[in-house]
Amino acid sequence: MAGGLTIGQAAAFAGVTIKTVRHYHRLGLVAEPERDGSGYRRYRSADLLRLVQARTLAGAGVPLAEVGDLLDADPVQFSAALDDVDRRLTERIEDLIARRDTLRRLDQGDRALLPDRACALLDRLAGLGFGADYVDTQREAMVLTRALIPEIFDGFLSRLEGWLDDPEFVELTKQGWDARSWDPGDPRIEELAAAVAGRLLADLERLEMPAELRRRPDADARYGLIDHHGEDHEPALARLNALIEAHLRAAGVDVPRAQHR
Amino acid sequence: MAGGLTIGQAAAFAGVTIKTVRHYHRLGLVAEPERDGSGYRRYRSADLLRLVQARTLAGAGVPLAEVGDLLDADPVQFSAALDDVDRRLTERIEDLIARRDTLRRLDQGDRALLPDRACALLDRLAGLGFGADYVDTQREAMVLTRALIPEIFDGFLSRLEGWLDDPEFVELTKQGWDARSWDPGDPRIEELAAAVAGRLLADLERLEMPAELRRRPDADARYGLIDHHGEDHEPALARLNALIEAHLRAAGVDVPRAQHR
DNA sequence: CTGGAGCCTGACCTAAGGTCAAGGTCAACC
DNA sequence: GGTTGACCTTGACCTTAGGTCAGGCTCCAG
Repeated sequence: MAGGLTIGQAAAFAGVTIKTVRHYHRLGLVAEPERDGSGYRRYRSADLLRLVQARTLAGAGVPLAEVGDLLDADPVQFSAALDDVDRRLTERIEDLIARRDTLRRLDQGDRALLPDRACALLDRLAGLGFGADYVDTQREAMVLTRALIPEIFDGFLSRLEGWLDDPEFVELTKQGWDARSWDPGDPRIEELAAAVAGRLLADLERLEMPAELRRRPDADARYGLIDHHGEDHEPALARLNALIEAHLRAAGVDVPRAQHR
Repeated sequence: MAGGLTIGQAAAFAGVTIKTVRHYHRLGLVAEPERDGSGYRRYRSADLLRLVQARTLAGAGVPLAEVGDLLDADPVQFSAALDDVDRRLTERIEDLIARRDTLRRLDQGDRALLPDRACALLDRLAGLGFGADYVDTQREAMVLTRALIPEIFDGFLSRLEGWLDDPEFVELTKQGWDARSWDPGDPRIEELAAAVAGRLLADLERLEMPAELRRRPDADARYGLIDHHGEDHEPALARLNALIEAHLRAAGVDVPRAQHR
C-alpha cells in the first residue's frame, strides 16, 4: 500500500462509479494516474481534483467529449464556457418543468392534445348533455383537424361555437348522434338529413369552406379524412352524412368528395 | 392518397422525428397502423392520439419500456403512475438545479470541492497575505483530507482556524512557505524548523491526533499521504517537514511515519 | 417524364456507461 | 500459514433512445 487512493476510493470521493472513472480515462478526459507495483491505479490529490471537476461538468450535461477541452482551457475561456453551460442547463430545467405541466394535463383527460379553447368547447358539449362518446369523437376530430389543416383550426372552432349557440341545431345534432344505432335503411335518417341540411342552408355563410383550405392542393382529401372520420364502424352515420351532402349539393353547395373514404 | 396521415405528417404533429415513430413501433409502444396500397403507413386519429401520449410520457423521462404498459393500464393505475412520474420528474428538476449551483461554484475557484466553512478559511488565508499558490496547496490538502479521512475534516479545520488566530504562527508559516525556494541545505531551514516545532509544542493538545484517526487500521499511511502531499517538487519543504517531525519526536510526540513517501 | 421529396427496410453508429467473465492482489481472521 | 472476501485488472458485450447511411420504391408537380 503506497502513494495514493485506489480507484474505488477516488470514485467514492468524486461520487461516481469505478466504471465511470475508467471510462473517463479511456476518453482521455482525466489522465491515467501512476500505477503501483501490482498495477493498481493510485490517485493523488491533483487527480481527485480533476476527477471532481470532470464529474461536475458531466453532471451538468456537458458532453464528455467537450469536458476535457473545457478543463484544459484558460480561465477566461473556461468562465465563458461555464456561462454557456449554465444557460443550457437552465433551458433544460425549464423544458422539464414544461413537460411536467404537460404531463399533468395528460392526467386530466387528453387535454395535452388540444389548446384551452378547444377544451372549453368540449366541456361545453358535455354540459349541453352530449354523451361522453360523442365528446370523445369530437375531440378526435379536433385533433385530426389540427394535425391535417392547422390553419383552419380556429375557424373550425368558431363554427362549432356558433352552432352550439343554436338550440335547434344542438337538438338536431343529438338526434344525429342517436342515429348511429339505427339501421342504415331506417327512413328517419332521410328525414333527419333533410332537417339538418335545411338548417345548414339557413345560414350558408357559416358553411363556406375557408379560403385557406381551398388553396391547398389536396384539400378535398384532407377534408374528407376529417369529415368521414369515425364512420368506419357506424354505417347509419355514414348514410346520414351522405344524404346531408347530397341535399347540400342539390342546393348548389360545393361539397368536396373524398375519393376512397 | 387515402386513409390517413403519412408517417412524416404524424411525426410532425406529435413533435418527433420519423425515426422515433418507427422506433416506437418496433418496441411495440405504439401499434403499427394500417398500410396503404404501396406499403406506406397511414395514421388515423387514434394512432395520433397514442403517439402524442407516448411522446409526452417519454419526454417526461419515462423509460420507453414502461410507456406501453402505462398507456394500456386502466385509468386509476394510469393516474397513480402519472403521480409517480411527476414525482420523479420533480426530483430530477431539483437535482439539475443543485448541479447548476455546483457549477456556479466551480466558476469561483474550485469551491465545488469543499464546504462553505473550508472556503471561508481559504478566503481568510488570502486576506492574511498568503499567496495564491499557498492557498491552492492548502485547498488541495483539504480535498485530500476530506477524501481520505472525512471524519477528522472538521477537526482539521478547527485546528487551522486556531492557528490563524495566532499572529506568531501565521508569521512562521509564511516563512515556511518562502522556504520552498531555498536550497534544501540552507541553514535557515533548521532554524525555522526549531522555531515551528517550539511553537507547536507550546500547545500540545492541539497537536493530538484525533481518536477517530487512531482507530483506523491504515491511519498512518493516510496521514502520511496528506502530510507529505505536494512535497514531490519542493525538496526544501520536504526537508523542513522532516526536521520539524524530528524535533517533535525528540520531544516525545508520536508522529506517524509514512512508509514510502 | 423527370426531379425531388417522401417512404420502405436493414445494418450499423452514438453516448455514457453497466454487466459479466476470468484472473491477480490485499488484508484480516482462524 | 492458509483461506475468505473485498477490491483491482482487462476485455467483450449489453443498454437506451434514437441517428445515419444505403439501396430501392412511390408520389406529386412542373
